[in-house]
Amino acid sequence: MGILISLPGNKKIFTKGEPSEYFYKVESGCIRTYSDLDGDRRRIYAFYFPGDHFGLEACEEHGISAETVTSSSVRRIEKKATMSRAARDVVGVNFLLHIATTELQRSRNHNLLLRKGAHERLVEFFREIQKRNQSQSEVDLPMPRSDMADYLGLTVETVSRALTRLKNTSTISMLTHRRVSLRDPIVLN
Amino acid sequence: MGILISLPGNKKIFTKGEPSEYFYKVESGCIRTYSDLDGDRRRIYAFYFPGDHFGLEACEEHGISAETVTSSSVRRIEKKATMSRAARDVVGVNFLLHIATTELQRSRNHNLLLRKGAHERLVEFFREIQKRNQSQSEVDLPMPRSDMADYLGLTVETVSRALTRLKNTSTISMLTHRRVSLRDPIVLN
DNA sequence: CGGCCGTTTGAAATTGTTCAATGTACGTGG
DNA sequence: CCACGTACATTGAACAATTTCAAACGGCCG
Repeated sequence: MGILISLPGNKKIFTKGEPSEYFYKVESGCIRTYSDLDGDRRRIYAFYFPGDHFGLEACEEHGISAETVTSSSVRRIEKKATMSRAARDVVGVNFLLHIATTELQRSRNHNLLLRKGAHERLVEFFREIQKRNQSQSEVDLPMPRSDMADYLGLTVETVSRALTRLKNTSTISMLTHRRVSLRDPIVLN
Repeated sequence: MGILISLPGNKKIFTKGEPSEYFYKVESGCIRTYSDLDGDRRRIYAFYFPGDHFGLEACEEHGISAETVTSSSVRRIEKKATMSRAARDVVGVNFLLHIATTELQRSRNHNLLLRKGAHERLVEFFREIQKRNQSQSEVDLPMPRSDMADYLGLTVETVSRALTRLKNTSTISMLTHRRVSLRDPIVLN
């Protein structure tokens, strides 16, 4: 179902305003959705990992933009075809509704995250990635600090400082800049 | 479609964890959705006004809670029936998907709002309510300051201070505690 | 080896929070 | 109809967190 597309890192998939003819499923790599706002730095809404769907909107145009973080492959799915299939079959309805409400749930969690302190945001972010990649205590971060900052609603500096503090309190340890190990269970100082 | 239910103010409609058999359409009044988290004050996800739908989730259980702000009437709609209707008709699919993605879009806007300064949050909040009640420059606020604070990710005190500052810069004027008039176009100091 | 991008660190400035107190509106009962 | 109580709203001062601006550090590629 749908064709497979391979992309290098930092490659646009769709942009705000484009017709939303398709939505996508991540097969490998990592995708981010975002908005560029008023000269400021961009805001990242979400990261997507293998198995996740993204880009589904009822509207004729995409309201946000999406691009790869690292080199990735995505399956491109026709919205129209999927919707008419849904009109014949409860399973199809469930499929669409499930994608939409999963997205909604994630967005709500993100909302909650945005009202916490910097340290808590970081830890929750790591936990989330850890969960979604069903990995063990080691978490691999495909994105640069600036992406984390734009997702977490912080500045790069604050992210960096929060990280070093989490290291010092040995809540986490950094194997490389892109790989952390979480202490289980996490206890904030 | 669905039965009409009249409710007094501050009345629970559904609670996190309850089976999500129904979703709702606001006929009159104002509804809020929220989560109570860890002893802290609650977080409000959204306010709903006449014409809005709320409470639709793919999951079997509600992930959040909803209650009236003021006395309201809501139409209760059976999720199951609506979904099987969708499985026969593209219009039905569109209906469901539209509700879900409208909600998603609102949640994304809320995300953006949460990353701005206190004054901007207030102004955007007023603008939003103004738009959704297709009213003129006067906006009526059905909810107390604490609800605004819980929605905006601020403390009541900050909301109050931001309000008086907006008054002093004559960006807004307060007719009563529950009614503001917006200067058009809004210019932040 | 040098340059560059991403990351970290420091100090001052800003913004929002906390705690504590005062003010104000509204409904109830006398 | 007024006095009072309660819940909601505003204000102030000290405090905490995050941002900003500036600079140094580090790894990686040509």
